[in-house]
Amino acid sequence: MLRFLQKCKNTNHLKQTHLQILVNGLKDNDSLLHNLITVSSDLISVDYAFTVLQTSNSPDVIAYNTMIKCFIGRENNSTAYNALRAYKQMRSRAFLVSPNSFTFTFLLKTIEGLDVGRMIHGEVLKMGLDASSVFVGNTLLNFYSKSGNDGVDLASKVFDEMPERDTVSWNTMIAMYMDCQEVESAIKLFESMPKRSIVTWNSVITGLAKNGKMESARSVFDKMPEKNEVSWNCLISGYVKAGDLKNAENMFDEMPVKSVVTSTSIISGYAASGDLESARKMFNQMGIKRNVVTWNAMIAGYVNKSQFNEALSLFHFMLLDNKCKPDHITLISILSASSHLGSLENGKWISSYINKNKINLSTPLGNALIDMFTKCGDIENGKSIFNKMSNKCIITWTTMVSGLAVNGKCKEALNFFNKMCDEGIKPDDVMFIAVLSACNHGGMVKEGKSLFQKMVNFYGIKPKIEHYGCLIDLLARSGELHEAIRLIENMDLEANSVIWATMISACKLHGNGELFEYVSKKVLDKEGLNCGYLTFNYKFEFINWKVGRCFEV
DNA sequence: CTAGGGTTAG
Repeated sequence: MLRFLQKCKNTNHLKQTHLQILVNGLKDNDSLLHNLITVSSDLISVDYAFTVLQTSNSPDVIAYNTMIKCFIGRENNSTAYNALRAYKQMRSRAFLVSPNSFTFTFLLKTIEGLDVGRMIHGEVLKMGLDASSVFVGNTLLNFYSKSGNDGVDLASKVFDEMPERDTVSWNTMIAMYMDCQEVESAIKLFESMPKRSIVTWNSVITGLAKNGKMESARSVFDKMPEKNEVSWNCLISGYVKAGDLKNAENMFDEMPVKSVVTSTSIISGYAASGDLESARKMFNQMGIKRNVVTWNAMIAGYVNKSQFNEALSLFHFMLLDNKCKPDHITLISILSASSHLGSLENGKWISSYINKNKINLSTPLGNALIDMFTKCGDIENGKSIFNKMSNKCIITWTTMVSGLAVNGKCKEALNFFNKMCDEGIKPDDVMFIAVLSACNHGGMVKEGKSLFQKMVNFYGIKPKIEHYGCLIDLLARSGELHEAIRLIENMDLEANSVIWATMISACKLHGNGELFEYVSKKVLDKEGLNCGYLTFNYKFEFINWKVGRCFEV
């Protein structure tokens, strides 16, 4: 029966096997139950898996752990609640199953929010587990360290009180301090560490890079006793994120250190002279070569810098090099590049590559495909990907909305927006930029105004300058110039050059000279508002207009 | 349990 279960490929197989298990009275068999939970969660849904667990009479701690583990990494917002429900159930009088270290490790990965975390921390203490294992302590550390600034003190407290610490504990603390810009604290820990691992060094490189200290990152990299691929990748992506493609390219080119023949002869030289330490170091360096992450970092660097053709050509080089296969992250970047270039030809090639290589259509990959198809004008294929995707996230919907809008299908874009809201997904600030600009493209003033209101009053999203920009543009271009001005003067943000440019051209469009003069003067008063170029333009247009008026008189 | 790569708007 176990073998049948593990061979299940789809929902039907699984349901039949499940039925067989029930019919044969095997539903309380431990090992079958564990597997049934995992496979159900993979092939059907976590809810189904949960039902399976609940119908069992004697689930053991592994069954619960397996269940909680299935909740990890789900995008659904009720997973934390469900994981906790499973935990409560195992602790209830009817079952009274004792949790172990694994239970808390998994549980802490499904939840977020300091309050819930502290509650689980309390449970850990109650079970007396913290003293017994570094493992649980590290999981707690990791949880607090990723819970924002408020978690830092709690993490430090856990760290200080840990009866036993290992390298992982120290590494977690270092990464945490780096993430909250406490570089000094991180370095202090690094220097006082009893024993550093390669992960420690790599964390420090990444941390320094995140804090904009690339020179220090580089010198740490140079000082490392031993490096691996990750060390190189840390430094390369550090340069990439700093926008320093020159240095990133240099490191990328240097990366495959030496040919195997050269390395081997150096190693035997060291070994022959009795310097085994150097021989071992050389041996460890020998295996270093570009991996898929290296390629992805470099390709993403080009995409981030809008060097889309360079991204595509590096991708082709990667295929020619034929040493590592592109994965879904490579493809996402390349799809993004194709989308920006409007190159349907490239995009289609990637799409068929995905099908040919049976690459799993993850949510982000699906999103990237939708974006590419719609931005290249192929709405039908975009929609068909959208319909195929079982796990849509907010980005999926946003991509669809803006994809339709740039193709002039603004009404339909709004329909998608409404459909998303109907499905109970809460729109975010990015979605509102997309949907407001859809109104803008479609000249839908009434809808735009009401959406803006809804965003602020119903969803409690604080408008950013881009939201104001969309609405002001919409109002101004449709002739509601005074309302646009009123909005500019009442908003709690300083209007930027884009907004003023919008107003200037709208005033000209609608031939409103008085307002044009008023707006121009406003802009001229704010000498420091823009770069000189823009200010100069306004001045120039304003003078032109005045001259024109003089001649009219 | 700790280190490296990704998608949406403007």
